[in-house]
Amino acid sequence: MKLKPVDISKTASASSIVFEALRKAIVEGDLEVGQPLRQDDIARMFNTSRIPVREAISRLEEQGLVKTQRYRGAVVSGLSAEEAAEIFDLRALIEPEIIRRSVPRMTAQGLRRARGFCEDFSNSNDPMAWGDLNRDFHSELYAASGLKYHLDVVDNAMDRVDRYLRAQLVLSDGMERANREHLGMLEACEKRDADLAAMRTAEHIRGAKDSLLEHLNELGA
Amino acid sequence: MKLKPVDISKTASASSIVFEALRKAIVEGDLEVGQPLRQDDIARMFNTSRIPVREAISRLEEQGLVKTQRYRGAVVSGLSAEEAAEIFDLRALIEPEIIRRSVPRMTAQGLRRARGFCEDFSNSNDPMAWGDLNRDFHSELYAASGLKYHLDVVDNAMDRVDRYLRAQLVLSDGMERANREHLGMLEACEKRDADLAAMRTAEHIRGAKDSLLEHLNELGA
DNA sequence: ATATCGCATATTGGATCCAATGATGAAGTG
DNA sequence: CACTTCATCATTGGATCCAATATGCGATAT
Repeated sequence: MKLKPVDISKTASASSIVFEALRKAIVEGDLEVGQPLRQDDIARMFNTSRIPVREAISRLEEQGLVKTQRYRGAVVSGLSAEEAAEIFDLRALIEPEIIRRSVPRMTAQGLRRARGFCEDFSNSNDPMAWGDLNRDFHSELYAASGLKYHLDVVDNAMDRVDRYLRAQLVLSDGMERANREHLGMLEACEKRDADLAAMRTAEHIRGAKDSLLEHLNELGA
Repeated sequence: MKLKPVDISKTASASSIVFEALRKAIVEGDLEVGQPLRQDDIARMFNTSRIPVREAISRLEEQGLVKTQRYRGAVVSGLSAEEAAEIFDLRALIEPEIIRRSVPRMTAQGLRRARGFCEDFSNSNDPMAWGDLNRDFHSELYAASGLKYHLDVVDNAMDRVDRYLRAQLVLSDGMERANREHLGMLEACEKRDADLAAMRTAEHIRGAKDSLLEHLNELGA
């Protein structure tokens, strides 16, 4: 007989399930910035005790997604415009380097997958899906680099600004522009021009940052 | 009456005390790579129950300092030479940018403090102190940038390679060379030449990486 | 009327207890 | 003698319970 091997030791514990669920809810903006996370409520929602919830919350804090004060609990942490801008700057520094190292190692399959995400992204009418497809596209282009630590750092950076990213995509020409720039990145990868891909990635991220800051200023003013 | 205000809500909880102690012990190499962390033992050492220990361990895992397997506990996680090299590459990408943005904002006091760390570093005969002074020096030069998120990322990267850094300093000409390069960085900052400071920082980090890999290959061969 | 104090309640941090799982080793079987 | 089996123990994951602290509201004094 032949069985598909599954590492059963990696089955999720209660605390990691709670962690992932909370992380997703925070990143995608389902939980408002500043909203307190009540351990009891969350424990009831997941039918567990507060212990796994507390472990999940301490992990979220380590990721910077919540802030806790002793005996006062945790709240979803937000970002000022300056902090968001700083994170975009870091992305604009790292991601071009990742893609540069990724291009020579990309396979035809990988490029096809990336093109698929890109097309899904441009065809989708569901604003909720845009954020995911955007990240899938970026991740696919970066994956071949094999730079695990860089990818971890970028993932956390994306998590932190994810809600701003989504906001930016629904703004005016956000979608259209993102799609155009994605095609440019993809084209450079397909031509195996690593430097061009890096440059376009940098411009893509800086462009998103500028457009975001502009709109935030409008709202603030 | 006049009292010095102290924010008592920030007094450390048991779990954060345990977390910091374990983090320091792992980073500085007091705990061997692969060594299991027994919750009971640690709890006894700190005179607490296992609950704070478990929260500390889950935070360490989120930082990548330990790996846990369900029902099998946590072990101190190590790095292959490739992984260490990747982290040095990331540092070589980020830290020059930090120092470039820091230089124009450095104060005379900050530069004096940096020079102090640099001198302490070169005068110290205690290999245990070198790692700390090295980090103090770097941190001081970066602090004026105000780039909090970048600094977080770099701090984690330094934590991950700290034991390699220490190993590299005690090697052959590690100390002498680090000291020479530190003086070069400092000089560039004092001249307010941000680009030069960035370039020297990049070279410093790449040099440390190369020297480290060379010695690791020697040992491995 | 307002400010302050004090008590009741909500919530978190930590301790203790129980259940589930992995490791170990001794006994049995071919 | 090797190999399996199974019972025991060590260790972790989670639940429940208790203590410490914050918060909110009402009584009281000025």
